[in-house]
Amino acid sequence: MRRLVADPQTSTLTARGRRTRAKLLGAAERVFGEQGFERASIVEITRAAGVAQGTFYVYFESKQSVYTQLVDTLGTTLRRRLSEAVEGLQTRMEVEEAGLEAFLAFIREHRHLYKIVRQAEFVDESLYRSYYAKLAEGYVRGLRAAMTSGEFRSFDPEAIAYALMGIFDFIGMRWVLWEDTLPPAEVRRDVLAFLGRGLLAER
Amino acid sequence: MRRLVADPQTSTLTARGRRTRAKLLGAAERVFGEQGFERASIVEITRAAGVAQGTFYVYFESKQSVYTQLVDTLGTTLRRRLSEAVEGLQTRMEVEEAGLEAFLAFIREHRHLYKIVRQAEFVDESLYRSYYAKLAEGYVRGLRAAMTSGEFRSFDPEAIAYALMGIFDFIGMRWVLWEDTLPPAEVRRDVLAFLGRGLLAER
Amino acid sequence: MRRLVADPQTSTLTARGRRTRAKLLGAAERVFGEQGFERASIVEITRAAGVAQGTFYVYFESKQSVYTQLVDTLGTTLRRRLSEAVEGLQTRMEVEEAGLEAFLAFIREHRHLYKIVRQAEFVDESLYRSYYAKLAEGYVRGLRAAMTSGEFRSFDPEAIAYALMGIFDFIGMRWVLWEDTLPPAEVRRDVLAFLGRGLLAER
Amino acid sequence: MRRLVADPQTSTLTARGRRTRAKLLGAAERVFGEQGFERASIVEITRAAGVAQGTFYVYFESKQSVYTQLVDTLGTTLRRRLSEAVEGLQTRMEVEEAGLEAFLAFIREHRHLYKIVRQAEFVDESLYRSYYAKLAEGYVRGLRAAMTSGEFRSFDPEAIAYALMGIFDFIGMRWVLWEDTLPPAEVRRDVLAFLGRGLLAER
DNA sequence: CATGAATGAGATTTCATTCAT
DNA sequence: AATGAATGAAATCTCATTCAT
Repeated sequence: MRRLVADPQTSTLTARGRRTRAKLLGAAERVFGEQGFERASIVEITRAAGVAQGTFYVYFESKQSVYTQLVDTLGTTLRRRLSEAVEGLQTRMEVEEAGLEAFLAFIREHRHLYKIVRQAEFVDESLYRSYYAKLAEGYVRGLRAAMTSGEFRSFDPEAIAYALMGIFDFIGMRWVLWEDTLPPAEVRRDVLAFLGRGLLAER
Repeated sequence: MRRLVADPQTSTLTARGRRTRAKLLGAAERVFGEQGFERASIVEITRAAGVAQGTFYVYFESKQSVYTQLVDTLGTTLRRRLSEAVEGLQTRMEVEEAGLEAFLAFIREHRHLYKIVRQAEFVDESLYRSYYAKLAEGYVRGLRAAMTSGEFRSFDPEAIAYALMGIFDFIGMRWVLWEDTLPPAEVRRDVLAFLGRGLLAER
Repeated sequence: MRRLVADPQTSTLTARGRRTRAKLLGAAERVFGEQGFERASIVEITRAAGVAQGTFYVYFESKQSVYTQLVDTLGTTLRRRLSEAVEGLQTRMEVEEAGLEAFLAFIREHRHLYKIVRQAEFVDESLYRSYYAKLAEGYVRGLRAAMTSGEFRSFDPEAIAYALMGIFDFIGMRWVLWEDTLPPAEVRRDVLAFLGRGLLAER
Repeated sequence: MRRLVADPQTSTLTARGRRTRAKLLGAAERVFGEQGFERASIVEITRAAGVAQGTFYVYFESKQSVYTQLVDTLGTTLRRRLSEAVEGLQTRMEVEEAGLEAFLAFIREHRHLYKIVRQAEFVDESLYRSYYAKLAEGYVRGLRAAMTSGEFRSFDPEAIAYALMGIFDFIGMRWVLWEDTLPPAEVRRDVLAFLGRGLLAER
């Protein structure tokens, strides 16, 4: 209510402070991922981080504030991971394939972050939209280039971007989340074949 | 004294009771849809239904209990709506097209139910999975038939079922939820073209 | 934050509820009077009232809300007490004398309410001003009448109203509050003599 | 380890320390004046002073300790100001007039200190009483002298001292605090006329 | 002398649920 | 069948104060 400053930036902290903040962020990621935003409690986060309850508020303005940072970080990391994974590839189809692999690997490592993002819909709608909007943006750029080069047919790139994100999202959910495994080879093959036939220009 | 029986079914109630129960369910749908499961409160539901707080527990065992019924009802209704929409159609592609239209129309009418379902992931994981699993089941049947008839190529039907659900889900989210409109004609056209090329057997 | 109704009015409550509400109000008066607004706690109020913590919020919206009601009630009661005490008196000087006595008697009965009112300055400035403004209003009316009738000299009635309220306030503080006694007879006599000489018209 | 000594006096400090201490006192005056004792926070005081939180406890034992010093200082300053304002005046009525002016001018300059003093009632009752008791003491001396000299009638000097303080206090509150202006000339004139007629001996 | 990280007790408020009527 | 009063656990957040550096 009578808050005067934003969350301290990493840069203004001492080494000790940086460590504590990192412990809290890690704990928050775990707890939010397991319980969802509403069910997660500050007590549990601080207990998991091994600090006193009050310490939380030295580093974060509110429960929502850490959550937002977590989602932002997650989105940024995922997008970086994706762009690293496809760097230097020649064809768009190679990009799609490598992108799918990278995405599946990423959510395997970060099962909780998957859940974290979905919860955003209920915590902060704009955060949620912007997460997907930013992903879509990169996607749209890539699709447009593939259309220009003649590799892909011509279509509304945003529609296809959301369609592709939906495919990846649900495939990840079905196998990585629910079975805790990478989808079997034939699943990946069939999904990629679907993409290829659906989007490649007739040669 | 702990409750020993499940929620009274419509069948065991008097006319008056049936009416009260229906009012409560309607109110719950609205409130859960607007606020999400955790943020919704029983007080608000009963207030919206115009009954006293205690009355809620005459009809439902717990907050979670109404919620579960709501999700179940939603899933059933959607599946019925979809199957009605495609009844009597000849080709699988006609089915996909009609299914997409029906799905989009349905979530337009039930924007809150869309949100309700997503929240299930955090309330009762098995409820959530079963919602999609049941949808997928019907899808898989249809796809298998289309493969057998030779209309569709051969692929892992479950993989493609989830891929298609993901597409529909994200397209619905992007346009119906975020823009409160049916997706523009070219979006629907391009999505369906993508499906067709991706799945139809070469003639 | 998501409050939907105001504090329930006495009129909408059952007998049991009315009793509980009264217990809470009484306890609040005692606790606020002893500790001041900030130091008083809801826990202590409910403990003093012999009810559970949550019960407080069945009857009052917030800590501030009971407090406001208390101050309002106090002001109203005091003003009624004063007007009853001077009813039917002939001269303004009789009114002043009876008013002083009634005021001193009132704060003797309600030592805590004295303290409660002062605290209002820090809780809700407008509440505080209005408490005195309403008292002053009645005072001004009386003084004007006494000037018109020729009993009192002519002066700015609001200035004198505040001056007189200041006198009463400080005399009450010095003797009733600090010594827990009515001021000695000579004090009252000298104060009234001061008033009389200061305000009466020369005959 | 508990502090064993009182707050360091100005005299025991280096020049740098004296400056820091002064900055803290000034900030405390501002913050207490705006927010009241309970709502004011050490963080805010130190932030306003531009020092770290811990620094506060180098100079003051506790929150209450600065507050007490502030009130003491305020009382002393006011009494000095008053006595300077009336120095060398011949009649008591001249003293009253000059005293009123000086008082009003003082609280105009120190609106927050006015509020600070009132809050003392809730922080440290004895501090509060002593503030007024000391003021009253000087007043009583002056009144006694005026009675002895025959300028004033004979009355209980303490009663009249508190009555006069009450007048000044309320006039100051009504105009300086609430309107942020000196009371209009007629208000001051009428108040002084009231005093004069009320207290002066018949000639 | 000064810092800023850390603490933990305590405050207000919310809400699902129970129960006597 | 319906009510509404009552509960108490739990949640978020604040803040004076301590202490190692």
